[in-house]
Amino acid sequence: MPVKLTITSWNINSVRLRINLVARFLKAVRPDILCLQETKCPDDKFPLKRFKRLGYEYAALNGQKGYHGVVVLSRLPFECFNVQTFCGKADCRHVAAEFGERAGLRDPITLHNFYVPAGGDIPDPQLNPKFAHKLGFLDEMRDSASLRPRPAERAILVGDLNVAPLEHDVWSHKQMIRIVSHTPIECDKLTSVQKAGAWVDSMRQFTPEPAKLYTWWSYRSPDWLTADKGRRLDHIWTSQMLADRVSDIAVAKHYRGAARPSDHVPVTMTLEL
DNA sequence: ATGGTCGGCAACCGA
Repeated sequence: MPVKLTITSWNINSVRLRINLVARFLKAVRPDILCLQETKCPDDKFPLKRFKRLGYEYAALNGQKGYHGVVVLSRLPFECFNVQTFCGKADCRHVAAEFGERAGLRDPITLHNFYVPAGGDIPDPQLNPKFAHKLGFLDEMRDSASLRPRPAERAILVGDLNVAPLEHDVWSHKQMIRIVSHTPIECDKLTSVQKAGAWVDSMRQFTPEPAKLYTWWSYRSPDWLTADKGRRLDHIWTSQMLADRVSDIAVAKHYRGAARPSDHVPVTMTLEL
C-alpha cells in the first residue's frame, strides 16, 4: 500500500511576524511536515499552540533570539531529534528529526533542516569573515558523517542553503558570478557536500536545466515579478534510496506576492513510500 | 556604478 508523504521547506524570515501567512499555507497545502528557517524566535516564545491548532502537534525546535533559528513541525510523530553546530558557533542553523514507526513508516527516514550562513556581500574570505564562515560551514557539512547516508539509508536534506549552484539557478550566470550565493568557490563547495553524501537534487530532477528555477526574490526589487531576478537558494535533496520515490516538487511562487511576504517561497516535495 | 528593502530590536547587524 503506497503512502504519500509531503514535506515543505520555507525560509519564513520571522515566524511570529508571518504566523498568519504560514497558517494560510498550511490550510491550503496541508503538508505532513513543515521545515522552517530564520524563525528568529527563542524556543520559549515559539507559537506552538497555533501550530497545534493547525494540526501540527509535533515540533523539533532549535531557535534563538533575533537571528537564525530552524524548526521541524509535523502532523506525524517522530522518534527523536537532534541538532548539530558548525564552525564552533552556537548559531541555531540545523535540526534533524527521525521519522519511523510512530509515523507509520516501516523504514525510518532522517530529515535534516538547514540554514546555511548567507555570507555577507564581499566574496573574499580574507576580507569578509562572514564569507569565510559560510565556506567553513559548507566544508563542515561536507565532512559531517551524519550527512553521508549509507546507500541503503533513507534521508532527506532541506533548507535555505544560501547558494544557487547551477547556471540556471540565477537570472544571469554572467552577471551573478561575482555575487555572493553564486560565486564558483561556494557553488563548488555546495556540490562537494552533495557529492560526499551522494545526495540527489530533487528540484532539478523535476525541472532540469536549462529551465530557470528560483525560490528567492530580493526585497530590494519592488518589481520582483516582472524583473524576475530570482535565485534558487532553497533546496530539497534526497539520499539515493529515496530519489525514485519523489513524485512531485512544487514551488509556491505566489507566496512572494502576499502582503508582507518572506523573500523566500515554500518548496514542497511529495514522496510515494 | 550604485542603491535599492526587510526584521529584530531599539543602534545597527544580518540578510
